[in-house]
Amino acid sequence: MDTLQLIAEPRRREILGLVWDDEMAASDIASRFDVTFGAVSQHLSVLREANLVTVKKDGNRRLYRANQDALAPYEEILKTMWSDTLQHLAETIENTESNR
Amino acid sequence: MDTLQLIAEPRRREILGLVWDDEMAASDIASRFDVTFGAVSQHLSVLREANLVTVKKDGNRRLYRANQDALAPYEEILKTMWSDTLQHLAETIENTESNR
DNA sequence: TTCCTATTTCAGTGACCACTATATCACAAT
DNA sequence: ATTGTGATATAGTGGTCACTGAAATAGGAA
Repeated sequence: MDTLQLIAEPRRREILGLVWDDEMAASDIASRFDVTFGAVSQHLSVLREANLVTVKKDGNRRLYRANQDALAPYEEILKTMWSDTLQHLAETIENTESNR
Repeated sequence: MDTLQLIAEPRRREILGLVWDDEMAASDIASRFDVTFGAVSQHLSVLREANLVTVKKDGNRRLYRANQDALAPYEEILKTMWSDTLQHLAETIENTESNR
């Protein structure tokens, strides 16, 4: 799989969004999603092997961070998608509010 | 499927490359690939429904062309990938030549 | 009409891949 | 040591999707 296909996967896109600016432990990343820890760990290993994230050991934990250099060509698209997602969420909430 | 996932698919990426600058009939597009006409036609219908290509009737034939407006955010990435593919081909040929 | 070509559509198949559950590994703390 | 916690690895499953083969549609030419 090439980089574009890897980051096109919605879950991986979201993970990259979480670790774009700040490093995060695998467990903290996993807690944001509605799937098992293992599923997230697999995504992380895919991203790791593609060199799209970097890992730092911290005792027991692994701290992940986006490899912004490797992702530079895709940065604009990713950011657009992340803000679109936020906007979607915002609209959903707005609609929920107004339907009460 | 969102746009990014749609264009991440290698075959669709190649198809978009063919019809980026020039319009092409479905049969001419299909003849460039090693799959059945039907397979290519399905990809075209996916791209059509996502509004990533435009179609023009010409008698019997359908002339396809990339919708550059809709694809603008992805143009840079696509072009990079197309030239990478060409470069790969060039290198392959080069190696083949020198190994004779 | 009938025939031919261009294209779409659709049922069926196989492969891939995201996920679950479980086993295993590694570090930390008691 | 042993218990707990964070994480990776692996076998198995289900769903999705690109593809094939074949039928259906549509236009052009005889």
